[in-house]
Amino acid sequence: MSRRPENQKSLPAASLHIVLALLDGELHGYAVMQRVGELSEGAVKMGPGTLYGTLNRLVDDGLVVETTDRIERSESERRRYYELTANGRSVALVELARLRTLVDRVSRTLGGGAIA
Amino acid sequence: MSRRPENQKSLPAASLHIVLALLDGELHGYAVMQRVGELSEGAVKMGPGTLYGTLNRLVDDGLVVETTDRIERSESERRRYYELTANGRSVALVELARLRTLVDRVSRTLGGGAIA
DNA sequence: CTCTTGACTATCGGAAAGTGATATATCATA
DNA sequence: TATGATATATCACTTTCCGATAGTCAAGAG
Repeated sequence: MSRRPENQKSLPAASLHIVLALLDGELHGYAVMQRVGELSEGAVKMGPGTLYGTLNRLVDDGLVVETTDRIERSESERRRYYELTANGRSVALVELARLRTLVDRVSRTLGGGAIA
Repeated sequence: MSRRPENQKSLPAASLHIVLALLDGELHGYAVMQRVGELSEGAVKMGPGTLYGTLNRLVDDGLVVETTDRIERSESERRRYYELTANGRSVALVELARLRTLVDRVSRTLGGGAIA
């Protein structure tokens, strides 16, 4: 089913931010919001509409699962935790690598032009 | 008019790719398409709909201008060249820096977690 | 010359994605 | 008890994205 990494289509912005935020480990929705904010230095302010809509899409697409195995946290736990699936993780890593490549390439054209 | 960099709202994906592509210098539309593809390792395949729509939006927003001063290229030049305005360039650089920060932070949580 | 192909710009309609407002509920703190 | 942060959820609206389509021009094939 899954294409080879090179062919993998890039994720929409909000999805990308979320899977990147989840690379560190499981988080609940609200924490994802905050973490996305931190990672982007406050530039990305994801509201609940974007968050839960995108999160559900990611679950539908099989990149994220709600962790049921963590119910034992507390009796009255309102939080819903999410983590990457194996596939989600690999997608996230591919995206991260691409981002790195992109930044490197663009940066190089900036400094490089003046020297030669 | 322009907000301080820290407050600058992040650009939508297509706009981001375009301004990053233009950081190297002016390009015509078709070349932007190709360059965006290259920079993203083929992951982003921007079609004409996205390209020209977004390009016009960027012009409206004052981040990009069509370079009129380059008409002398050839009599029958169909190409339309675009370049960043001063503001567009600064926006692009802020975005680039953010992207770098994002990649660094996410990368660090990956390798860093296991050590300590 | 004509036909095709690739470079190049352009627009349209619909689909996908993103967003703020709103709602609800719990908990801590003043 | 009122305020504000935590936390989840949905709705309606707008923005963004994208493929299909269309057209022009230049170069090369036949």
